[in-house]
Amino acid sequence: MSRKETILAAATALFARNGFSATPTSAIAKEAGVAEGLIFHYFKSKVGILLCILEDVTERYLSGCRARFENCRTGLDAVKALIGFHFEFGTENTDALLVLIRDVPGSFCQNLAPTNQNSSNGMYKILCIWEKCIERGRRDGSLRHDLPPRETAFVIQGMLIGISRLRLLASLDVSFLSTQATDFCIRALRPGAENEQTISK
Amino acid sequence: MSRKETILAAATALFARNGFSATPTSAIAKEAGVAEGLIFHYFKSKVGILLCILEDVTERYLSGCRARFENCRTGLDAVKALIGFHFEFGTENTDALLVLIRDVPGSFCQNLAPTNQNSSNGMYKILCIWEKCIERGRRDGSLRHDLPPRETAFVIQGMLIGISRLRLLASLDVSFLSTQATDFCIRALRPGAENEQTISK
Amino acid sequence: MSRKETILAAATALFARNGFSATPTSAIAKEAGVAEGLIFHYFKSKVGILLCILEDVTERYLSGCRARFENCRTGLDAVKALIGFHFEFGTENTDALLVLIRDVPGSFCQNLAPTNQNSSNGMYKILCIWEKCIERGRRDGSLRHDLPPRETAFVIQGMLIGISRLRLLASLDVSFLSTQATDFCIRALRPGAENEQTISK
Amino acid sequence: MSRKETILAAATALFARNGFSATPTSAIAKEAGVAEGLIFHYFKSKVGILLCILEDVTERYLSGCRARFENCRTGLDAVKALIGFHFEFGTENTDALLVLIRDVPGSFCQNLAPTNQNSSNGMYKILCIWEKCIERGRRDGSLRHDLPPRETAFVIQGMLIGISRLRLLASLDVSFLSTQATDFCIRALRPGAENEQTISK
DNA sequence: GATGAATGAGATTTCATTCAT
DNA sequence: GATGAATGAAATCTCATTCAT
Repeated sequence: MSRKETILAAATALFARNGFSATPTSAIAKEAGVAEGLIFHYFKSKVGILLCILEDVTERYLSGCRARFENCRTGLDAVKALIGFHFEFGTENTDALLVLIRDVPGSFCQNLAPTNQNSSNGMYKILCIWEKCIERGRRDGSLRHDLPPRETAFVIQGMLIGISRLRLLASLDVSFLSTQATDFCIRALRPGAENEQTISK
Repeated sequence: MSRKETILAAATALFARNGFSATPTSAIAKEAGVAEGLIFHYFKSKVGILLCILEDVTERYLSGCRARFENCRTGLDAVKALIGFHFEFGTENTDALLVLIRDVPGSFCQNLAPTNQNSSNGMYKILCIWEKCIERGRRDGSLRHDLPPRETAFVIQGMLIGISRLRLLASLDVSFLSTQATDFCIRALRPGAENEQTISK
Repeated sequence: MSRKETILAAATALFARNGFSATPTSAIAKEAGVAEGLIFHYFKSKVGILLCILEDVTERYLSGCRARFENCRTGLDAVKALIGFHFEFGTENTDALLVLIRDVPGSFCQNLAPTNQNSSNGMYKILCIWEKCIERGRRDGSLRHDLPPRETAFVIQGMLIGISRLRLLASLDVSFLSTQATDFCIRALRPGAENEQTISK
Repeated sequence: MSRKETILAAATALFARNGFSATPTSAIAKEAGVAEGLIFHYFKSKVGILLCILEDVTERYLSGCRARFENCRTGLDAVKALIGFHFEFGTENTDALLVLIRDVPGSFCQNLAPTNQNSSNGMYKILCIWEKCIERGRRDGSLRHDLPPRETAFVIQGMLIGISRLRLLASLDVSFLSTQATDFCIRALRPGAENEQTISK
């Protein structure tokens, strides 16, 4: 692992645990076992590190999602695959994912108008994949035809993010949680008695 | 509104927008229109403010949840009521809720061992209410009997938290979102063909 | 005890323990069980309290010294009486004496040019009494005739101050210490073989 | 002189003059001609500076005392040597010695329980050397055999400390003072008519 | 590339003092 | 007399960043 990667790993761990703003570069340097100056040699600034982490994780998460999405035949299959991928990815990238959840858009919405675009776009792009999922499922009949794509995508992505966030508090078994979340969604999304929802109000 | 409340309101708004660590007390003082020193007169320290916000919002959220939970006859009704309450509460307390989601346990897990208990316990207690909800629904037959209470509670709470978190990015219509989330959950939780879940794998 | 006296007592105790600069008025108010504002009602400022303590203790110490000095027939008697009085006084006024030792001239030399005079004059006046003691003893033959008044006074006063100061660290029995100090001085000051001092170098 | 030493020198001078608590770090930085931040780069905190000064001066004073003590043949010689060393040391380290006298145990007794040990132990160790001095002199007959080691050590050390402290007020000639103090002690400690002390009461 | 001393702006906190009640 | 809210200046300390080596 190169020095740059060491720094990145240290920063990811610390950002995930304490948040971006609450993590001093000195702590990163110490954790990585390098001089503080070296951080600024590789990444121009502190936000530079965050951006690097976010770009990397977003890129990998996104391409993973896209790959699963495209390899599925039905919308339902895609839903299963994407949820599965989320937890799978989260198992190996807990910290990076946490940074994504924690500090986007926190550190970006206000502070960093220009970079804002890039990063929160990551979240937005994922949302779009979910939207396409719902749409496809509605078309191919594997999902209920009365699901509003935008809002449903929102609910599912919210659920995944929220669960990952919650895992900071109570550490439940990931694989069982993954199964539960998948079943939960499938039952909610699969076609059934179409007059069901009228009950909800 | 007393000075103390003014400060609290200003802090809540700023913490929600920028995060706890990224909000200087000077900004709070300015926003509240008071001298910076007054903040420390009322709240001993900066975390003192956060703690006060968290205690307050947790207390109100929890008592709201409990009230709904107890006034419902079936587990299903309770689920509907609690989700409804979440979005209702979130409409009037967007900022406070966001602070709760954002900075617990972030600022607490490490830094504040003693206070840690109180604050993250808030989250834990909410989880417990959800757990009781599921258990009740299983008993009274209004919810599927194969739902693992703990994990299901986790999934639902995660969903609610995640959705509120996401609303920072894309501001969708809350009431429609609330309906969608409720329907989503009801479909997922209501008794149906009990062999459904076998499909998921 | 009036409120004013209560404040004075609290301040004396805290100044003695922590020093003037390191004692906040809030601590004094708390210790005295009064509102902070009351301190400024009675004493115009924080230094006002110190001045009040110093004037009081200096005045009582000085008048005590003068009384003993004048009631003695020989210089030697005066030395005994003054040392005895120092420890006697210090037993009942440990804190006040400590403040005198600790914060004069510390808080005065630089900060308080105008008040400077009064306070350090207290110390100076005590020194003068000792000087007169030596002079008298030289004249009446009860003390060695080769003692330089100024320096000897300095040595004795330094000794008394230093011992009181040291008592903060190791708390030895005061009465025994008093006896020892008195004997020590008497042996040093009493006429003896006048060629003694040549040995010292 | 390194930057660190420059800071240390500046701090020593200012602490000696104004006391620890009354000296802001900004003043130290200004006096040393460095950025205020550098102080905290080298010494973790303000007390860090004080501790560093105290350790240094205690260490040098102690080792000086020990060296003299061991190179003397009789207890009397040791007394002479130690007093001489005190004034000699005080001439070259006036400020550091003043800090030692002034702010130990002032800043330590309460505030710094853990470090307390180290620093006030310095004083204690010096006291022990004096104790050994007396004991040796009693054994070898160069000092009175009726001197209680502990209390006598206390009186002498108190004297030396007090004189150094007093020198802040009236600046007398050091070498003459040193001679006077030495003679004073010698006369008080040397064997003489052993019934002398009965006179004191 | 790599270090860590050095900076200076700014963050949190303290505190003497004032003032309305 | 008595309170304690309120202030604002200043104190301690943090931290991203630069730069000489």
